[in-house]
Amino acid sequence: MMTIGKLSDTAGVKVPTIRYYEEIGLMPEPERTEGNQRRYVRAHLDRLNFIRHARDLGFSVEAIRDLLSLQATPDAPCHDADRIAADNLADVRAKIARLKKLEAELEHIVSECAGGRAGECNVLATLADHALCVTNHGHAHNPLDNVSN
Amino acid sequence: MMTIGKLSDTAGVKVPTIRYYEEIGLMPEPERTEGNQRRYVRAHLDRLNFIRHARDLGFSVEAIRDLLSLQATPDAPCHDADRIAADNLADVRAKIARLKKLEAELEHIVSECAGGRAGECNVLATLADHALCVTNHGHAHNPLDNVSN
DNA sequence: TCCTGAACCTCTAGTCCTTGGAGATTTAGG
DNA sequence: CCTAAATCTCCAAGGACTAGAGGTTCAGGA
Ligand SMILES: [Zn+2]
Ligand SMILES: [Zn+2]
Ligand SMILES: [Zn+2]
Ligand SMILES: [Zn+2]
Repeated sequence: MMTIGKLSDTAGVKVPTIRYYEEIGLMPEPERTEGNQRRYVRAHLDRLNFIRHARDLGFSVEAIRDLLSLQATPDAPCHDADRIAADNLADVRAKIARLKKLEAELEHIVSECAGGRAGECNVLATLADHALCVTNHGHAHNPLDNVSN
Repeated sequence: MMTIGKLSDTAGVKVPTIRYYEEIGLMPEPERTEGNQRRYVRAHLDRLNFIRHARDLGFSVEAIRDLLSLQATPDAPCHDADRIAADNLADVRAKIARLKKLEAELEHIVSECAGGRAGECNVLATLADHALCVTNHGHAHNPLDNVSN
């Protein structure tokens, strides 16, 4: 029998977060003492470790919800779990791709500036005008510039 | 003179977002018509483009706030702008590093599973036990496991 | 000049995933 | 039995938007 504090320390998940997981249904409602305090057993710890590990690996709460229900039916085929993981991998790769573009662009921006007056700063100049960018990072957009005044 | 809708289309920033930027002080309060509608001029568009471009490049709103005030004083030295950009670059690199670890780990997890029953799924098994991981991705944590029951 | 429908206004609340605090109660140890 | 630590519930914030409800204003055409 564990208090929420012990569970928190053991799993490395903050106490309010555990209560939050219970609220959104990721963690089951545990037994309570007569004084209404939560008491956890080993199975709760395992589940919480699973959740935290999956979160650390970038899975969304919704994905984890699905993974947990798959875990609960060991005889079902695991295609779904594999697909969820593959989707997450694809997400991670997409994020890396985007961040690499940013990295390249920021390297360029930073290296271009010799460090003079703000009025001639290439950092500021490039931020003011995407045309000075060397890559098509992020959500590009071409306005038609029919703007007077 | 532009309406907020025209500004929105031209800059590629949603109307509520423009109002939000005004609320948090990133965009100045524009002139209003007699009927209380916002009317923007060219300077507003330039500023909004700057903001959106910086956001696309990963700068935080706070960083942009600083960059904008630097832009307003062209005679000041630009060290601060350069440092803000360098910090952002460091942030982006840190994110990439973390995501690459996740990518490696997810590749491993996904490749390990032959696709059988959920009870033997390596995706689920690895999520349940970080010891099966090949890298030290994310926020590792070693519990002392003095847990009974 | 009037009408209409699109665009605008303010205000509130929701998103996602936690995290922190206030004030009241329970627990465990001495 | 007393006290200090931990727990309880409820509410709010964080970052950066986004979406609606309900009401008003604008611009183009008949
Ligand atoms: Zn500079
Ligand atoms: Zn750019
Ligand atoms: Zn599998
Ligand atoms: Zn792991």
